[in-house]
Amino acid sequence: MDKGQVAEVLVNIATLLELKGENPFKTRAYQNAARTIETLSEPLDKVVAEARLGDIKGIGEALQQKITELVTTGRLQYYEDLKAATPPGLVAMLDIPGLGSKKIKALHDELGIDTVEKLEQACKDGRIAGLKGFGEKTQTNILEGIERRRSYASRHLISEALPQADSMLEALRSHPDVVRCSAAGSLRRHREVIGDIDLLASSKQPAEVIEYFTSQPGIIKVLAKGETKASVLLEGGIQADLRVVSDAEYSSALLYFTGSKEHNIVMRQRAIDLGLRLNEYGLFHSKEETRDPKLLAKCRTEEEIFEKLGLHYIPPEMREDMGEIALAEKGPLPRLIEWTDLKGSLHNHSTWSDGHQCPEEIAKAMRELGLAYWGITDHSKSSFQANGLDATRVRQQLKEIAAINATLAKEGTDFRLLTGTEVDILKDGSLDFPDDLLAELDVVIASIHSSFNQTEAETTQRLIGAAQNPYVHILGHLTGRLLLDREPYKVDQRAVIDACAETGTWIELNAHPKRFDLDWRLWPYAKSKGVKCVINCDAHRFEHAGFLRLGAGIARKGWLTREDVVNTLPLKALLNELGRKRAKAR
DNA sequence: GCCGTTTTCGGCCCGACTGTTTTCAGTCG
Repeated sequence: MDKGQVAEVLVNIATLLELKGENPFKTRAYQNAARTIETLSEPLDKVVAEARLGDIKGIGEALQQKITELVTTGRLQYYEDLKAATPPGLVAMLDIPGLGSKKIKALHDELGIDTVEKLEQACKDGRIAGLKGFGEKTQTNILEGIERRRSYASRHLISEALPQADSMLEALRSHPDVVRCSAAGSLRRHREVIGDIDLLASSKQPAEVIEYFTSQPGIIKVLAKGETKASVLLEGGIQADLRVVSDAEYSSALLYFTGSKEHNIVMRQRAIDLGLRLNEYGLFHSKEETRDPKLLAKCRTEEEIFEKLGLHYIPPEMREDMGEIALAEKGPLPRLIEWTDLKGSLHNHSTWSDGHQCPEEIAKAMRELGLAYWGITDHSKSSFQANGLDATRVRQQLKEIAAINATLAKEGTDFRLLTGTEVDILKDGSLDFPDDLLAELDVVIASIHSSFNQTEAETTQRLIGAAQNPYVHILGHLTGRLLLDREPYKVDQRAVIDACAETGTWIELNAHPKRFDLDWRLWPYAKSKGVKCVINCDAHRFEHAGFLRLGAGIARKGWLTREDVVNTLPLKALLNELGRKRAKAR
């Protein structure tokens, strides 16, 4: 078993233990271990073989044994026994809002309920309300929760949530009692997929702000409403939570609600280690020192809180407990890429294959956006479903683009279209076009669009082979995943990254919000190997140029700077870089 | 289940809201 699989088993064990009513700290120990294993920088089997698991913080005697069993035999008896003892329906019930392990256990013990279907029936029969600790309201809420889950997905793409959050924030900003407001949570951290929208506001009149918020248009249902916080369900099924604090508390609340949970735990622990206490209301002297905890200092901004904790500022996108706190202790963090650093996208489509506008229209629109260049890289012939081009049509397209560029030059603009292709990596690992054709193009992206069911070794070798071709500049959407839609195909991403490092091949950060592929979690590794990133829109229509902004957000999560991303270069420097790999091959 | 300058037991981040019960447990983030 690899890291990901071991981590998954550990997380599942934590869930099963929770349902069993185990000590919550025990379940957390499994969750922590899962995270640690997943983000391990070296191969897990190597660590196991060299008996170094025990050196890892958070992995003691019991977890060493279990992980070793998983890695060496591919299964774990303890896990199998737990699974056998727990009806799978109980795990599914955890997804219903308001139901946690304790209530689910009570439902199971008292009424023998072990599926969502039985739970729904019991609610309709009115059998839930009589249970100890339950009531009419709980019964109704459970029923509504089940129905709501049926009609709405519980996870949402960031591209869906951002516009909704922006309009809510705009409304809040216009309210006279709101001093400051911001998105927080996973949205502010720019996670690729979010559960809900977290908003924070400061005000002297929290109740009025809450009242105003819950009466906004576009709200289907007010789920909860108190003095300082409220939850609403928006049209489209995204939940939005607003928290209102005093302005003095705003920066600590923003820090706290931006999270992640794991990042916050480390931050709080850091405060404790310094004899302080950090919560959403501020940074205080420790409880132990004074009976009445006193504010250490008024921190008007997040920067000041980081400073008081001996840390340099950590941008929200990095707050994932991936080592950023240790980095911020040593010195200022690198200046992360800004979307305005980007000069164009190298991977895009036109009406020649499955895009919606022709190269001439695209050139006009992208020039008006203020970009410096735009790659036209239509599909190759094997992607027949996308109207892929054969060699003859590619050469026709070359002429068309040359003519467009000639006109642009005559008009005195520096904007240029770049010629190119998104060439298919075929099932046997060969490319869909011969080298001599690829050599005529400015930009060559190689991507997999077929045979997703090959073994990990086969797919990995396919991608490594493409990277070794001297005419391939970029590997496109490395894992083929479609977020919330299609799982990635099996591939050893680190092995492919290593091959890109050796061959001087760039890797795409596909900025389509369903892709964001290569995943942000892998970019620090790629960067450490010296592999360059290209943030590409994979645009099929004008509006997709906006993906540059989303892609930059993901690149920031991957700790990338302007220097790590090739399409921050001006045109001349970019063309120079594009020639580098080919020159080396000659 | 992990950890240890509080070191083999007793902690482990912590506060708001809901629904229940009537002072608090459970859930959530």
